[in-house]
Amino acid sequence: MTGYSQSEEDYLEALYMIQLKNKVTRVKDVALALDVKMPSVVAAVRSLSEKGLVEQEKYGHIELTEEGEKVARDVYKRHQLLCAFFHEVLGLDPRIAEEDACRMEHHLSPETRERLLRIVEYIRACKDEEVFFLKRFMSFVNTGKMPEPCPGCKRY
Amino acid sequence: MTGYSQSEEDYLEALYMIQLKNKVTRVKDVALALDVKMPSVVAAVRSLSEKGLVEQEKYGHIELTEEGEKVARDVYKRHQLLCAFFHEVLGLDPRIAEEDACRMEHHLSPETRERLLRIVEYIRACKDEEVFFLKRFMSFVNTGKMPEPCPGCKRY
DNA sequence: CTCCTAAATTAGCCTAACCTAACAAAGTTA
DNA sequence: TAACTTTGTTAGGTTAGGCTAATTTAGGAG
Repeated sequence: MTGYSQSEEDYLEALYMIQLKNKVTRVKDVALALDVKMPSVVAAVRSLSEKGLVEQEKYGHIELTEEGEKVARDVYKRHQLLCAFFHEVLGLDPRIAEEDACRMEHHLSPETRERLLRIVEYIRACKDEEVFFLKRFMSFVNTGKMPEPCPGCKRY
Repeated sequence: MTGYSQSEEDYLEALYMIQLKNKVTRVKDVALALDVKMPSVVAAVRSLSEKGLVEQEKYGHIELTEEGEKVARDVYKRHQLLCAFFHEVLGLDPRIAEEDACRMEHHLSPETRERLLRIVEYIRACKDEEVFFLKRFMSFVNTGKMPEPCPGCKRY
C-alpha cells in the first residue's frame, strides 16, 4: 500500500521502532527484531539505501532518511490502528491483536484504513459512557444470544 | 493460517470458485482468474498435486481432492467473512471490500476470524431494527461529529 | 482422416528474500 | 598495544513463484 514490499515495510518499521528506543540502530538489533540473520539485514539495508530510504556508513549505524521515516511512520500507524481495532473494538487479547496487526498492516487500503480509524475513534469517544454497542456486542460474543433491546429506545 | 502459502491458498480458492461455476476446470481458466500465465499454473498444480490437494491427468482437467476442497472452502469462507465485514459493518464499497478481502484473507488468525464473524452476525441479527450502532457510526463517519446520546437510555 | 488451432507442457531464466560459512573491522580488556 | 570478542560484510547457495519461448497434445473443421 506504499509501493514497497511487505519485507521492505517490515524493515522500515523495525528501524523506526528501534530508533524510538535506542540512540543508534545496529544491524544486530534489526536482525533480532525481525528474526532474520545479519546478512539479510545488510542486504535489505543496501537495497533500501539505494532507494533513498536509509543511510549507513560502512560498519556504522543505520538511520532512516526523511523519506524513509515518513514511510516507516505510516506503516507503524497502520499497525497501531489494527492493534487498537482488534483489542479495543473486537476485544481480542493484546498478543493476538499484535500478531494479526503485524501480518495485516501491509494489506490495508486507504479506504478501509479510514473506516477502521473511524470505528476506533467512535468507540473511544464514548468509552466513558460504557459504550452500549460494546456491552451488547460482548454479551453476544459470550452468550451467543442477542441481548434484549434497550427498553428506552427499542434499538439495538 | 492453513499451513499453505498465500499463493497456494490463492490457487486453491480460484480452483474452488471455478468449480462452482464451470463443469470442468482448465489451466487457462485458472491463469485468467489469477492473472498469471499458464506455465505458472502448471507448476502450481503440480506442486499442489504432490501435496495431495489437487488431481489432474496430463493434458486433462484439474480437480480438487477432498482435502484440497476442504482447504479451499476454508479460504473462501475467510474471504466472504472479510467482505461481509468490510461492506456490511464498515459500510465500504463492495469493490474495495472485495479487494481488501483478497489480500487479507491469508492473514486472519482463528481468534480474529471468530470475532469478525460475531460482529457480522450481530449486525445482521438486528438489521431489521435499523441497528442503532450502525446508524450512529455512519453518522459519525459522515459528519465527523458524535451523535447525541439516545434520549431513552443515555447510552451511545 | 488430415490439418490447424488452441491449450498444455517443458525447458530455461529471473527476482526477492532468505540462509551459512568465511572473512574483516571495531571495540574491549588485560 | 596486543589479543580476543563482537559485530558487520562478502561470497555463494537455496527456495518460491513468477516469466518467455519452444514444443507437444487434443479436438474441431474441412
